[in-house]
Amino acid sequence: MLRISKLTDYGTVVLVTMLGNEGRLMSASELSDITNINFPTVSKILKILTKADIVDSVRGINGGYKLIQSAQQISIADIIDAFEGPIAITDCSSRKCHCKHESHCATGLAWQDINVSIRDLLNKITLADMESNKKQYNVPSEFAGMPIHVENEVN
Amino acid sequence: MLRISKLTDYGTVVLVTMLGNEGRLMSASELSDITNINFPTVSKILKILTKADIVDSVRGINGGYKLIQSAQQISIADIIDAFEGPIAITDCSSRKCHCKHESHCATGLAWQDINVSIRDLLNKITLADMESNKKQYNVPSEFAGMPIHVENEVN
DNA sequence: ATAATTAGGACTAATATAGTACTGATTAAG
DNA sequence: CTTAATCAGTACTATATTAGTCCTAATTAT
Repeated sequence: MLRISKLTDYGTVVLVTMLGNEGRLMSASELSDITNINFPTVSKILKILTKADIVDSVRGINGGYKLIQSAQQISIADIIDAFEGPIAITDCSSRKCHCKHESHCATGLAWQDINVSIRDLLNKITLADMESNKKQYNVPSEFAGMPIHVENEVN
Repeated sequence: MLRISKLTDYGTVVLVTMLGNEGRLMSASELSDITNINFPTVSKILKILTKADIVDSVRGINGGYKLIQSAQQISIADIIDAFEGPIAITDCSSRKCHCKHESHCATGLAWQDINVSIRDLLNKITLADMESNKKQYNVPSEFAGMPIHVENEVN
């Protein structure tokens, strides 16, 4: 299903929430309350985002987190990178793959190109777009009625 | 890492291999020999592709599989759909999500739009493109030197 | 000093994926 | 009409990944 992890998904929720409070320090517990995502998970998310230099942290009482970059500077690709490492949709889409199938691999570099295309797309979409939810990304009409795969409830 | 499963990856390898023998029936064991992917896995892949009406099967001795559609008709999106169900990068990118976070969900429909964009992209890339490996999909120069995440060897 | 907070890592449980195995149906050929 | 090769379908197991939790240490305002 070409999916991202829940942590990445929650990560965007946390970031968009922080967007509404730009400049102000927000603690993990406050963000947990607002987003309804449980505390340990929010905490984990914020640690990851800190390491990725997307948010900044301040320790101690009255500490918390705040965004370093503006909403326009943070792309979806950046966020996925932070949580899941560089986007690579197959093992062979990284350029240094030397798997045992290499000599027989019929698809060769095609996945690498596809990977770059997806990356390019995600790099153009920013947190600001996600927040405004106004920008339409070439939504083709033929998908309007496509069958939708209904996932299990998120717990 | 926004990845597809190995089965999907192998599926494209099998399909591109069949492309070189269009019209002729190829058995699972023959395809296993050519691709170097072990037999049970190739067999599984072909069953899935048959169900998805991408290949046709003939039973009995001298039986095998052949492509139903032309290489230009089979898109990467079709293949991913066959192996992993409709593309949906988050639980909430399907339109019927009613998870417990819904009322607090700060990202709303944004993932759905992103999902459609990726689907649109993958729908335009066909097996023929993958085989020729010539078509470039808007490869932006700024990714030429991007850090590459080296995966484990494929066993 | 104290209490609230982040940092970092380790751990467990749940889920998803890959790979294997088995039984049954089909069919060409002897 | 028997045999052997092949696909169909399903179930199972092992592995890998992900989610979620927990604990201890470091930091800092009061």
